[in-house]
Amino acid sequence: MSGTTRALRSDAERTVRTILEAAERVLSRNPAASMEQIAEAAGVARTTVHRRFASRESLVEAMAEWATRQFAAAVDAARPEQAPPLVALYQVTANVLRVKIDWGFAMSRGPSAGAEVARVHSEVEARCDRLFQQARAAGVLREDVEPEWARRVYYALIHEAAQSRDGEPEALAGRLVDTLLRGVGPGAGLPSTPLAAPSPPAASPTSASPSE
Amino acid sequence: MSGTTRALRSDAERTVRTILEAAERVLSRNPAASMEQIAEAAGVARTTVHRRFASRESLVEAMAEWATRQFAAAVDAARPEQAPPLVALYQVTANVLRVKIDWGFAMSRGPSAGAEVARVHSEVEARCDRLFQQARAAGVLREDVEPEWARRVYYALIHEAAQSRDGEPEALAGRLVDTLLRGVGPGAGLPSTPLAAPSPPAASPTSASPSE
DNA sequence: AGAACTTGCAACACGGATGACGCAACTTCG
DNA sequence: CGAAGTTGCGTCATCCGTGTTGCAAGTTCT
Repeated sequence: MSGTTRALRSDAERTVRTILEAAERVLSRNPAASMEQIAEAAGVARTTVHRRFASRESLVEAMAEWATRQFAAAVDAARPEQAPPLVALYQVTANVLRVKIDWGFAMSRGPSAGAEVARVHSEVEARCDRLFQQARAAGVLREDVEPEWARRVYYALIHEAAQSRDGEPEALAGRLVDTLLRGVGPGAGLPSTPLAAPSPPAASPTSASPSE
Repeated sequence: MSGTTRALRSDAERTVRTILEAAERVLSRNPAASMEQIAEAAGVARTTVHRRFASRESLVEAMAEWATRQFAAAVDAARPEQAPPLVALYQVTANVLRVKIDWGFAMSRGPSAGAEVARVHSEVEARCDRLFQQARAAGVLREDVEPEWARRVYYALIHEAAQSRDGEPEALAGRLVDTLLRGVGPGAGLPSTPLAAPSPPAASPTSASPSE
């Protein structure tokens, strides 16, 4: 992807990031916003946006690609394969939430953006299913729920939690996982989920800088 | 609101409904679709659409208003105040799902469309909260979850369930309520929710014709 | 300092969507 | 049947967003 173009100058690269962030800010509020509004929000001339992104389409795809990298990094950083399912679920949730809060629009477009994006998304999906498998084996997940439905509910809850900006990602994740597993009904027999006040420093995706 | 215009002729009224349904069909797939595409899907000339709806904006608002009426009717038909919370919750869910499946786009626009729409939505929201209050009092809802969060999770699940067109609304509602209350984790102490195979003929909103 | 790069500005071309008319043919309804 | 209402079609005007280009001024990097 874009291998022929040589690296941008430092200031140009900063401009690109500024534009991407502004685009996310603007488009999340109004998906039909014009390039001009995005440029204005970025404090940049409209033509500059067009210099960096050939078309509106390529801008959106670039956003998706950038967000997807953050997404994958967030999942990686949680090391879902190397921890007990419950812990892994919480870690992944917290990390993903952190990304989703800032890149909601770019991530909500689904894998309809590009090939690479689709690949990463389906890969993460597979990992999610695997995690749920382990969770099921460990008795954390009920056996009589279809994995597909479980994943969809999980995604839906993440989407919802990301909307409410109240509270730290860790707290949101705690409430989310609790709701996912126990629902909002009376959890009769179970002890309260040990996710109420977690302290271990979760590997943060924002601190880990990927290829850049 | 548009009280000065006298009633349309029967065929014109049919045209309006046809356009609204086509618009829902088209816009749910592509929110940026043009008026022409909508007209084509409705089997109508573009100018006719413009004759009935002054602007694109008014078309969308009309859709929201129509969908909102169906929505309110669906809630009404379930009589949430006159049944045990659990039953009411199921009935409301099934009825609302039936509407949401067909009017997903028009309903997803939130109450940002018009004053009347906003009023009905907040009214329904209040009813939802009241239902949850009763459910809580009846021991069907846990005490330690914020009502706001519970409602948001409920809405999110409805949104998600409406996306998957697989199965009858009743089945979807059953699974939805089950998930809402018990989550996807092991429900240790509780007997399986009695919502697995419900038979009582739920009052259907589509059979009840509101002001028209 | 000097070459290479980047940006803002102004202007232009272009396409598509929107919205408004008038008119002839058709349908509804009294 | 006949008046009123409705629709399709062609046409026109207009606006808005997109995408491009050239040039002068500023910035980065060596």
